[in-house]
Amino acid sequence: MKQKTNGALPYLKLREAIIEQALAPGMKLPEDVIGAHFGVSRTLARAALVKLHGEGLVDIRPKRSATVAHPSIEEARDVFAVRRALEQQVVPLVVARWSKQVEAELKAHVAQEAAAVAKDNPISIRLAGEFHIKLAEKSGNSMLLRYITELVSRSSLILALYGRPHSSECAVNEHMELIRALGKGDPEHAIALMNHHLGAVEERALLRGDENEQLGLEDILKQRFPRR
Amino acid sequence: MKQKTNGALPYLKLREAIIEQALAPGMKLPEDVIGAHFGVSRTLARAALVKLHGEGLVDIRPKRSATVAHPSIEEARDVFAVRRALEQQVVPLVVARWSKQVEAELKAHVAQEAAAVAKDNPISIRLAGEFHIKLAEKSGNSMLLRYITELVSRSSLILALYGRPHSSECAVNEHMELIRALGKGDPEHAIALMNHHLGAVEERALLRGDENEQLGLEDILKQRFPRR
DNA sequence: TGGGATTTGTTCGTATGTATT
DNA sequence: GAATACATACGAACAAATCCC
Repeated sequence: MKQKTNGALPYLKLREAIIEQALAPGMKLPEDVIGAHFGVSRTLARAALVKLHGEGLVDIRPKRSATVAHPSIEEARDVFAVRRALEQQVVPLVVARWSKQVEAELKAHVAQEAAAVAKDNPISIRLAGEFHIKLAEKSGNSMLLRYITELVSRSSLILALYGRPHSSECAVNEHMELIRALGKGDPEHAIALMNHHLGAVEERALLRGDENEQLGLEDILKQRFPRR
Repeated sequence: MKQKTNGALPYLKLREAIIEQALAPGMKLPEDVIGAHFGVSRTLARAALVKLHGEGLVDIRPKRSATVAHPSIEEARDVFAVRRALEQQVVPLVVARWSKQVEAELKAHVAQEAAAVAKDNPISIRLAGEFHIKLAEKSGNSMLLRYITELVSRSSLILALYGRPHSSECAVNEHMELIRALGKGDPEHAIALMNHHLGAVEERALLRGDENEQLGLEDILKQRFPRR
């Protein structure tokens, strides 16, 4: 029996599309188009947009179409600063609850990541983030899971805006190293690795090369002179 | 000139009412009642409820009335654990941006708190939380502000559910101490004070005495055997 | 600058599912 | 267990604001 009430469906699908960068920042998201696409009414399409707005993935201004969010560089730095603080909290909690099963699950996930990167599949962006979400799950703290999930989503958006293309290759190796450190039960070392990893992710996301021409002029103007 | 579009009004008012504990956890919040009360359509009432759901203040289940959220004890512990982690991050940032103006603003706020506590005004609950939000503002990190705002809201809800009545007296003194430590520019001491303060708040919230009879039987049953 | 197209905000009627008696 | 009351979900239709050319 399939679920009848698919009210949450547009929310999940939209979120996925934004994170996988199928929907570019700034793109318009009219309620009726969303609703028609997912086979639900405007009521639920709107609910999905409001919820995504709450997570910072969608901008909503009265009497205007919702758009995919367009975080500033300052916001991007703030996101990574808080990510570092929270993911540090995760490490000792995961170490304390470590098990063969957890280890196997994380390793299987990284294998998926590697496969996606090899095939140059856009879901690799999502998978790289979901590794951190899986870690947060293992912490057993529901608030850590909640906020890290949101921060990871925002990071994907930031990567779409400011990041180099194909910047997730190195992440796979760093994730494997992290698993090894966690398995050895050494929180200090694991925390250091986590910080280094997040620093690398931030660098890849923010210190882009001179490939700025990949963005249209309009996008660059918008990110430098936001219309308020 | 006052703002014309009051779409955000029900959200703000509802949030205030929940935080000040005028709306008890578990209370039903039908869309049309909300809309009628604030003079807006169900559309905006619904938007407010979805947004509050995103912040964890409201429970929404399909085809049922939204209700004021009803956090579990485990969630409560998670909230305070993350609060400690994030508010520690705030301290050095505020120290770095300290100024006479900041000091004056914070002291004025604490004065308001003291006045409300003296008059036994229910807004004292909200003011005590807003002190922490003001601190987060001064950090200059938008994500810290965002999450701490949410965590403070949830703390108020937790206090409503599990806390002793009149548990905000001591907070005023602790806030004053914190301001002094921040003004002396000693992050270490200020962090220690912050941790101690949050520990005290958590204790007041979770380690309630034997005044459980203040809650109705139904509430206690609900919090022990949630209906899912 | 202007005007048509687009899209939200709103209301109403109906249907459907849930809770209560 | 059935009937009733309740509240959301949906669709259509309309006005008002905004966008785009």
